[in-house]
Amino acid sequence: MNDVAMPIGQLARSVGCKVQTIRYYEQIGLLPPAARTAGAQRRYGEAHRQKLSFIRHARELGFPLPAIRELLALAHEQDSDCARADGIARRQLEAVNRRVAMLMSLRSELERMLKHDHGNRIRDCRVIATLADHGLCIEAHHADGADS
Amino acid sequence: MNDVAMPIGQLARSVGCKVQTIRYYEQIGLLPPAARTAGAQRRYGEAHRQKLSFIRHARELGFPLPAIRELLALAHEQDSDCARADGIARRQLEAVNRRVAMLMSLRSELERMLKHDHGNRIRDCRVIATLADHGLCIEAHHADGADS
DNA sequence: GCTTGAAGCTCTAGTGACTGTAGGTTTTAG
DNA sequence: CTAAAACCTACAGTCACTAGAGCTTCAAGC
Ligand SMILES: [Zn+2]
Ligand SMILES: [Zn+2]
Ligand SMILES: [Zn+2]
Ligand SMILES: [Zn+2]
Repeated sequence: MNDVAMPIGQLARSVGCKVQTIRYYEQIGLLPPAARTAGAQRRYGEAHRQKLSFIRHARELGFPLPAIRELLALAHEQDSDCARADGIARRQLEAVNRRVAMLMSLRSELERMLKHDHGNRIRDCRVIATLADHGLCIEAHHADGADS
Repeated sequence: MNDVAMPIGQLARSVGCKVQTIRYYEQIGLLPPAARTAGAQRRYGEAHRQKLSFIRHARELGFPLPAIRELLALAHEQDSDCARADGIARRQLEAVNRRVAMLMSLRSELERMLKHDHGNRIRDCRVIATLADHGLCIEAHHADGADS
């Protein structure tokens, strides 16, 4: 009786997300609508919990919702080839690789900026000077498609 | 006469951003309002170009707009101590470091997922299986504050 | 001076993936 | 039966832009 008629808050706690997130997933059609009590409150079972857990895990790995939607659909076709699922994961890996590369060069630029004595005046500050002039940068850190 | 009365499109081209971005920065008060022609078109000078270039460079390094707002204000106080500017850059570096660490562990998890034969059925696919069960993950890749 | 096409203007809405709030209703334990 | 906790819907806000509609202005050639 713990899992056959779980209210939304309990489901949220059990997968580690917010109640609103679950309602949002239902709203955008990612999670199927839950059963309702006479008073219109949602009640969930184990199937919902598994689906939501899949979604959250994929989100933690950075997959965007459209990719997750596709992965969920694929997960149900037990007998078909997994090439499409692998392709989605591979694209995600490539996106992660691009972001890592980007962030590493940002990091080294920030570290270089910060390598100066404390107690400087603003006019001698390398942080301000570097921001004002990309010519002072060494790495080509500029974003090309993937940011943050 | 190239830089004393530049229209917005030329300014955008010269710093490599969109026209709308410049109007947006003005709207949120990050960039001071431009001079206008009799017909209400914006005209920019060199001071604006430098400020915008500073903003774009900082954005490319991942600084959020509130941080950039503060850095711009600090840049004008030539004689004061640069500790605050350095602090902002250090916080940005820390944020970048957190994201890099996160993404590295996502990457290794994605690589592990993908290390299986092609031509599998979905039911044997490690990508789907791993997403369905975080127990199959090795690294603690879970987001704690900084995501994507 | 006139025409024309590029570039400009304002205003509004949309992006992704949620998160927060207001104001009301239902459930449940005591 | 009451009171608190949890739930409901609906909408606004986040971040940093980006896109579009519908209109006006500018600059160049004639
Ligand atoms: Zn400094
Ligand atoms: Zn730079
Ligand atoms: Zn596979
Ligand atoms: Zn995992």
